[in-house]
Amino acid sequence: MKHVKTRPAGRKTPPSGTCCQTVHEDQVLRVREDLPPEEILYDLADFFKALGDMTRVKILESLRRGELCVCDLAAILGASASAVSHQLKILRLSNFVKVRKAGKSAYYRLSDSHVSDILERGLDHVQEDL
Amino acid sequence: MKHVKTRPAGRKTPPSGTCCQTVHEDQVLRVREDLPPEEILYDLADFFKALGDMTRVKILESLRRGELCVCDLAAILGASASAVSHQLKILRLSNFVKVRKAGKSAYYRLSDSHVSDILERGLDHVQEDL
DNA sequence: TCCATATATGAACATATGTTCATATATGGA
DNA sequence: TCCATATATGAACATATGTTCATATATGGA
Repeated sequence: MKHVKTRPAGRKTPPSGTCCQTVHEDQVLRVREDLPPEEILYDLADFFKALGDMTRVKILESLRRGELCVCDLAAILGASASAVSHQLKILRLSNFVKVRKAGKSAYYRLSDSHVSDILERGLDHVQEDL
Repeated sequence: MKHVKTRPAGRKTPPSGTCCQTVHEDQVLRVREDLPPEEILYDLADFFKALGDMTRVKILESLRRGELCVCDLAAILGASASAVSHQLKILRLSNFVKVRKAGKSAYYRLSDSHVSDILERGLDHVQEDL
């Protein structure tokens, strides 16, 4: 995951005839005006995308319980230190986590309580439907 | 996006020597016990993944402002009705939106206020860092 | 200075994902 | 019954993404 302003997949050809005819013009215009600016929406999608991976979710949920070094995380996830390190880099660049280096180890922690809140909220949502 | 319990990308070979030696056993065990069950974490990642795409974010943000048909959405996004329909299917299967069919049109709306809340929360987070 | 260990990172590659295009399906009207 | 329009959906394909492997870098100890 490059995680630096990605472009969508799909083909390269530009969107052809966009759509149909029965468009409710008033509503379309209203929503178009009311929608947050393109860039904000881009950041929003990127924000959620960073949370949308099993490994990263596990890392974040682990860090909610306290500071941990790469080794610990690898052990907890049952993953290679390399895989964890790659994902930590993404989380670092997205400002989800911070590092503290001590000796040969690197201790990671959540950046702020905001992240923890969103995870909590997501967990509630996911669990309530069951 | 298949969005039905996906498996990670990566190679097929099983994870080799997982990690290092300086593991803080106590913490690792504690976190391991405290972590939500695997399946819940899977759902959580999937939940965020569904929100992690520009087109879907635009659709959801549009629907926060009221019910809209596929045509309207295509017009608002400047995308093809087909692309929108494909993404709406994903959102439907993930229970983010509901449909109401009337005549030849299909009117979509957010499933519940929960979704709207999460989007709001995400927006706050994304905007505050600027 | 030489080693071992903890992390970080680039390349390769198997998969996952999103859009376009071609069709199928459904509905209302003539 | 025949058509046009709105959606839905499968296949193809260009990209994006995550893991493994091979190395590079940093640090502490002998």
